[in-house]
Amino acid sequence: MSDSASEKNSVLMEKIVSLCKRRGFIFQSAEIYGGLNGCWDYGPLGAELKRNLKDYWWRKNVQERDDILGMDGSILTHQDVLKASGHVGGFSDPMCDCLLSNARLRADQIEPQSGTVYHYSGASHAESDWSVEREYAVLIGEGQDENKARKTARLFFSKFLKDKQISPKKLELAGERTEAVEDTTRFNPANGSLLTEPREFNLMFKTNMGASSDENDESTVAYLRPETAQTIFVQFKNVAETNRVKLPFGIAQIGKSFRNEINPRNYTFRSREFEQMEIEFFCRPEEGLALTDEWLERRLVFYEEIGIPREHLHILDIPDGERAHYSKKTYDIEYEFPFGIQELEGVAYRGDYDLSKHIEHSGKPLEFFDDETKEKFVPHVVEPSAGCDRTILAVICEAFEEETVTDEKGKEETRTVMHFSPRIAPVKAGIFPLLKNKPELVEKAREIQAQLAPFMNVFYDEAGAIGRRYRRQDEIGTPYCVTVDFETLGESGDDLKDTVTLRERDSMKQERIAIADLRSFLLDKMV
RNA sequence: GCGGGUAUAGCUUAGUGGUAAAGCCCUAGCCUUCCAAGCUAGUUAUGUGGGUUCGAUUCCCACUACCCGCUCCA
Repeated sequence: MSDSASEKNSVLMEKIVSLCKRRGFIFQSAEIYGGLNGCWDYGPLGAELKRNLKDYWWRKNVQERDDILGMDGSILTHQDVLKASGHVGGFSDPMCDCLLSNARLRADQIEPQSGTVYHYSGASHAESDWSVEREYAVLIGEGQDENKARKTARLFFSKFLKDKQISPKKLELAGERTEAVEDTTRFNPANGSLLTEPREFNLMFKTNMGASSDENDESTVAYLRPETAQTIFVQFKNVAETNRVKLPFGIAQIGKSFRNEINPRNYTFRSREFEQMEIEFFCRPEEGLALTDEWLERRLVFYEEIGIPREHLHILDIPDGERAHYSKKTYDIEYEFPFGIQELEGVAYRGDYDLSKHIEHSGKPLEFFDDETKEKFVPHVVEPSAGCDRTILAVICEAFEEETVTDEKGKEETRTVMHFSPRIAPVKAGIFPLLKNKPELVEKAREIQAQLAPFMNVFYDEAGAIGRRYRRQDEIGTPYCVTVDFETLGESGDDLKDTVTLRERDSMKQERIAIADLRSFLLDKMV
C-alpha cells in the first residue's frame, strides 16, 4: 500500500469512527473516565445492527436447519475445561525484550546459540564524571571479533547517558569477564544483546469464585472463556443425548469471549471482550475435509447476504506448518478493511482433538454410537467460527459511502449513506408526515408507525424539511422512508387515497404504495 | 511492549499565560406540498492528575485513551 493510499484509508477510517460516534453506533467504553483500553460499547443503533446480525445468523444456521442445535453456555469456565483444552498451559506466550533494540521476541522461538558471553557491570565517562552500574552481557559466536562485544555493550550503556552528545566510543566499560556457554536462548540472535527474563503473557482473564475466595487458593480459580467452542465440546454429550441426533450435526452458539490482548488495535477489530458466532459441526472422520469446503462456501454466501460481496473477501488456505497442530485444514475468511486485510472468520477442521482431550481429562465417555453402522467412535469436528464485532465493523466499512449528488440548481453536495442490507439495517423504515403542522398528516403517519412497529424497527420523524429527514435516515442506513402526503388524504382523488410515497435509500427513487401493502413489502426485503 | 503523533462542544476545526470562537448537529417555536431551505431562542468543551505561576486550556512532568509504524494475533 502506498503512503497516500494508506493516508486516504486512515482518513476514511476516521470518518467511519466519527459517524459511528455521532449517530450512536459505537462509543468508547467508560469514556467519561478516560476510556478502557480495548473495550467498546454499542449505542442504540449499533445494538440494533448487532442484534440483527446475530438474529440472522441464528435463523440461517439454527432455526432454518434441522441438523444444528443451539446452546448458550456460561462465560465463567471451570479451570479443568481449559486445562484439558490446552488453554491454561498453552494459551500464553513467553516473551522477552532485547535490552539493546527493545525488539520483542517469543522466548520459545529463539534458536539456541553457543559461544562466549562477555559480562559487564557498568560503564563510565571520565571527562563528564558520569557512570552507571548495571549488569549486562553480550554473546559472541565462535570466530566473531571480541571487540564487537565491547562495541555492543558501549551502545547499551550509552542509552543511560543524559548528555546525548557523548559518543558511545568514549565510554569506559567496567567488570568485563567472559564465560563459555552452549545452547543458550538468553541472547538476541540479531545482535548478541542480553534479553530480559522471559515473561508469561497468558491471554486469559482469571478470577476467583466464591464468597470466601482467596486469591492464593488454586481451587477457587476460574476463567472467563477465551472462546465459545469449549462450552460446546463440554456439553456435547448432553446435547447429543437429549436430542436424538444423527451425524453429521452441529451445535451453534453466540456469545461473549475474553482475551487479554497485549495490543488491542484498529477500533473494535481487536477487542479484549468480543462476541463470537460459532458452530461445531460433528461428523464421521471421512466426511471432515469435504464438509470443511462446504462450510467455507456456505459462509461466503452468508457474507454476501449481509452485504459483504465476495470480491471484498479473501480466502486464506492456511498452509501446512502454520495451522494448529491438530488441524488438517483451515481457511481464514478475510475482509479488506481500510486498515488492511484482516480475518473475520476461521473455518477449521479440528479432527477429534477437542473431544479426545476432554475424554482424556474428564474420564467421561464422549464417543458417539452410530445406530446404523453399530460403530462407536469419537466424532470429528468442523468449526466455522466468526467474530461478531469484526463482522459488524466490516459491514459498517462496506456500507459507508460519501456520495456526491447534484441538486436541481446544479449545486454539488455530499450525501453520506450507509448501504446496509435491509436484513440487518438498524431501522427498517422512516415514517414521516410531509408537514408537521397539518394534524391529518401527523395522525396518519402515527397510524402507520403503530401498524408496522410490532413487526420491525421503524422510526417516526416530523422535525425539519422532508429532504433533511431523508438524509438523516441515509446516514444511519435506513433502506426505506414512507411519507404521508396530501395524496394519502385523498386530495388528488380516490386512486391515490391511502397510498404513501415510498423512497428508496440507494437510488433515492420514489414510488407510491398502498398503506395496506407496506408491511408485506418491507418484510419481504428482510427475509 | 517499543518508537512517533494526537487529545478544545455530539461532530469538524479556530484561538489564547488573564471572560474560549465558529460552522455543522441537536432542542423548542414559527414557517414550509418531496431530498440537508429560512427566521427566532437555547443547551453543550479545553482527557485525568500533579508541578511552575498571582493566575495554566496554553509551559513542564506523569497517567489514560486513540491513531500510525514495529511486535503480537493460540
